[in-house]
Amino acid sequence: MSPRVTLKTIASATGYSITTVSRALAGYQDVSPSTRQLIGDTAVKLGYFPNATARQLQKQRTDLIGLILPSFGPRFADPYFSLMLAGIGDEMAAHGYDVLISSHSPGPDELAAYRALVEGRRVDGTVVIRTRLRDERIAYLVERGFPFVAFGRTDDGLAFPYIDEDGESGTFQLVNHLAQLGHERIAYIAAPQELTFGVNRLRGYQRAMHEIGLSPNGDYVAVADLTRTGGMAAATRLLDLKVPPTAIVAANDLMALGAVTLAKDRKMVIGRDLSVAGFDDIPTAEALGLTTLSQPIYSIGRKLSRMLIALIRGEPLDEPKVLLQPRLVSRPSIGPPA
Amino acid sequence: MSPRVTLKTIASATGYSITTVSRALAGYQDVSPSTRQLIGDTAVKLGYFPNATARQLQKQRTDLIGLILPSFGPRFADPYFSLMLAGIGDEMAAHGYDVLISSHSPGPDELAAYRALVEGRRVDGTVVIRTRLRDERIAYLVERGFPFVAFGRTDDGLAFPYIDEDGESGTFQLVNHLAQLGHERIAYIAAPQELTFGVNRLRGYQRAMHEIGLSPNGDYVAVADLTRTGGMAAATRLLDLKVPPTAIVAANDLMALGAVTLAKDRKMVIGRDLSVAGFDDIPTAEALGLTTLSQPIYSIGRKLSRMLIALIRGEPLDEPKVLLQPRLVSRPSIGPPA
DNA sequence: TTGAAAGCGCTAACAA
DNA sequence: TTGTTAGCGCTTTCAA
Repeated sequence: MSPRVTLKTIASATGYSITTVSRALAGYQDVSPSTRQLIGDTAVKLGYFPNATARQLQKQRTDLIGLILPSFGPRFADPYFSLMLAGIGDEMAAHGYDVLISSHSPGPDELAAYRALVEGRRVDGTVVIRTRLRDERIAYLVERGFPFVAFGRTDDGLAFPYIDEDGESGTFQLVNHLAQLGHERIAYIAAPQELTFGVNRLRGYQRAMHEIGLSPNGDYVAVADLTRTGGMAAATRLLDLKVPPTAIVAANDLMALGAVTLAKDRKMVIGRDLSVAGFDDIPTAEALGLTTLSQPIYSIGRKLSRMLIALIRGEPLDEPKVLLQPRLVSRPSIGPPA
Repeated sequence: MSPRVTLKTIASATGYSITTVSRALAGYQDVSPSTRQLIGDTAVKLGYFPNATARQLQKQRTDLIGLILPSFGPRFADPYFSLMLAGIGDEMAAHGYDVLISSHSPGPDELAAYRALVEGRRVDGTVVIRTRLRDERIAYLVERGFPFVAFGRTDDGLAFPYIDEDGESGTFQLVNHLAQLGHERIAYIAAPQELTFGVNRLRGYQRAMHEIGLSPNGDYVAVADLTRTGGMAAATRLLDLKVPPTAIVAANDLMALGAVTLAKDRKMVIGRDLSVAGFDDIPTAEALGLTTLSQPIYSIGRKLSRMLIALIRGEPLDEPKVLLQPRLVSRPSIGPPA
């Protein structure tokens, strides 16, 4: 890299002090037009760019917001995260913020990553996604009074700004829809139960089964890890039951797709021999004709960003707690039982 | 936020100077054990965390690498980017780096984003993905001598470290494979021709058609924008030809999936009425049984990161230019012509 | 073993 | 209109 051009460089080139140069470049009015002109020209000629770090140190803000994502693996790329990231990235960019991504596997390491971000003042605010019932990340952020928004609620009584979708009511609706098609043996592939949405969606299933009066068969609930592979394993167990289900609802699309793959491997025709539905409406769901509960992840990312920016600026939020209703999107993956 | 705990806080709490506190915490050996103990304990008790910005300013490095991504839209999330990001994020995290994401639409805005990152010393290095034949981003980075690696080559004679896949040879192979299955009317959905890989892959198609002796029908090449929607539009045009193709090869999986969707809409059976193949091997390709050329995007992301870290550290690269051979993965989406 | 002083590059309060 | 001084929080000579 060529030698750095700093304010000092311009100062000695023009004969003015560093302060004047700084003010001229910042467009302050208390600099004479001719000086401003000269300094501006020199800055351009020398290719001056302000050092972001120095400015951050002085201004006490980084124009960066943090996002801690789970470590992925070679074949794993949940469109859920990509869409969320796309929404956040686009909206933040529109407001002059960049996004700092830190990969960490859940666990103590993850909380440490939050601490480093917050205490080290590496970012101005952060977005927490996939909240847990008892979420130590949120407990920490609340306690520290650090600006953040979450996608999802918690179950520990903490007050904080969030957007969430009503997974219970959505799933309730979906299961009812299947029942109306004639299904009685409806199984469910649940998300890990430490995740808030995992519990909510499962509750929707259970409540629906109960209200419909279908026998609450414990065997019909399998918990899996939100991946396609996990969905395949869960579906295997469900379809191997002596009395297999005629419909499988999964807590997210990826697991539903796993069930679809497995059923196809077994030469079943989806929507006829087995009905399958998911949750999220990732792009592949449409491509594969998967019935699902649609939530506008991209827009949620944008809205979360707008909320966070307001928080950072110290503005009040007009709606600090948002609960969205997912929309049932019916596609060929479901039909009446055979 | 509670009042910041800095070195100064600890200094006055313990009675030592800021310098000594700094050295004790950094684990220097020229601090007496008892002092180090006291300072360490106090730091823990007070919840001290070093201010990242201040450290950056002093050390002249940010432990951050930059990634400028195209602005996405609501329904757009190319798994290609997610996988790349996952690979980069994971490998960088393993080496103590975080990733700064900046969203920008291609154009002057994008180059300005690079400038801001580089000249403002916001990051220690950067990764350029989806190179173009004449790539002003790369020209700029080379000229500035800023540490970077690229996924893809350029056509302007510049020397820089990269990883690329041999899209020409891969596509050549694939088209030959289709010809061996008996196809003669093979169409191609090309990527934008300012992208290096777009040109390479198209060349593979053209060379294969030529060597096989199949008539080089200009109508059989459609250019689209790498999205599923773009693929659908291109496929529409191709299938509406008086003499429609029996096979369609697309420059990426997303466009191939678009062709699949369209063909299904027209009640064609993929692999029988129409053969379709893509490039990339994104997760959905497997789920949908799409024949494709597989490139290990996640691992490439990791390897790119290792190269970049070496560059940042000033270590020599043992292999600055890597060309990978994509692997043909045959799945049910292709078959002999009807 | 410890501390004073300087400096990373910038902004801002205050003087002149 | 311009410059001096101080300081953001840290690291690093250099001297004691």
